[in-house]
Amino acid sequence: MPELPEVETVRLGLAKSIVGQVFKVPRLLHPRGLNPKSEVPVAALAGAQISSVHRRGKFLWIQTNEQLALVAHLGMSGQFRISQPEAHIHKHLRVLFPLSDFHLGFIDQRTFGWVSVGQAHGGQVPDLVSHIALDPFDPNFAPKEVVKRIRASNREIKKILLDQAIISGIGNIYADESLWLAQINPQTIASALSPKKVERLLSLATQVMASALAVGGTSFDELYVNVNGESGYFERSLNVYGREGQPCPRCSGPISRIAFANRSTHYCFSCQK
DNA sequence: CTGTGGTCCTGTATGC
DNA sequence: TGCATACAGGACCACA
Repeated sequence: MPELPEVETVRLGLAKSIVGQVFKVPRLLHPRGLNPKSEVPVAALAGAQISSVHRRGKFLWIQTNEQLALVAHLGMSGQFRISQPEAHIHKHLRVLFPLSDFHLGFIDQRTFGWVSVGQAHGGQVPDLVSHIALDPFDPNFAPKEVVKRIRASNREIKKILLDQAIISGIGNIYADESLWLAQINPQTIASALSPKKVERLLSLATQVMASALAVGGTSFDELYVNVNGESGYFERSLNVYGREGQPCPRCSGPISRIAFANRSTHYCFSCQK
């Protein structure tokens, strides 16, 4: 499941390989590959040259010098992959973007991901991303402000970490990992946490995502790989996620898994109070 | 402002 | 072995 470190790994790979390339005529191979909110068909990209690749939270966008941007969300299983034109067509290829020198493919087994094409002036955030809060890697991220917003809520802390309108980029894996590192129970009401604790939680969330980014993200299977098809290695560093029943690396108590916030939540009952 | 539940989807794992 | 069901879940929406 791509979260900030995985999406950033993809962004870095794209930035390295596709800047300067010019779009030929893209082909939509599956209707669900295109966000219904897309302002224009993918074919409108033809002739546009790629100037930069951006990310906010889990959203990506490829800026062109034609005031058009290709926005994308990877959902559960979306991938951007570089390939040679003669390569075989991937089973789950949803949108094909032939570029000047090679092909860029949007592949997505579970089709929760999408791409979209819309007007975007360089340096501006596309409409589809404008409601998303800054992520902790953004130079303008203001921890004090976010701490304030978090503590103003009576919702459980994990739900807030997953709320992309408050802080973006964190998904189920890194929410569980951050809360374990901070020794906070996922169901703690946010307003009951001290400013210091919340500040520390944000700092740990940032750190764990940076560590994951450094090794290319977390891959459980073939559903998350980088633009060259390679896996990340952070899975081996996870402390609680996917480790139900195993001993807590800190206190040796068993890791619990509960259904919460519409997904599974992993935590240590003994040392996350 | 909240929370809840439904929706999209397919491959894998489990249960009988 | 084979079929049915559960599960994985990010974002968004309708509705209370």
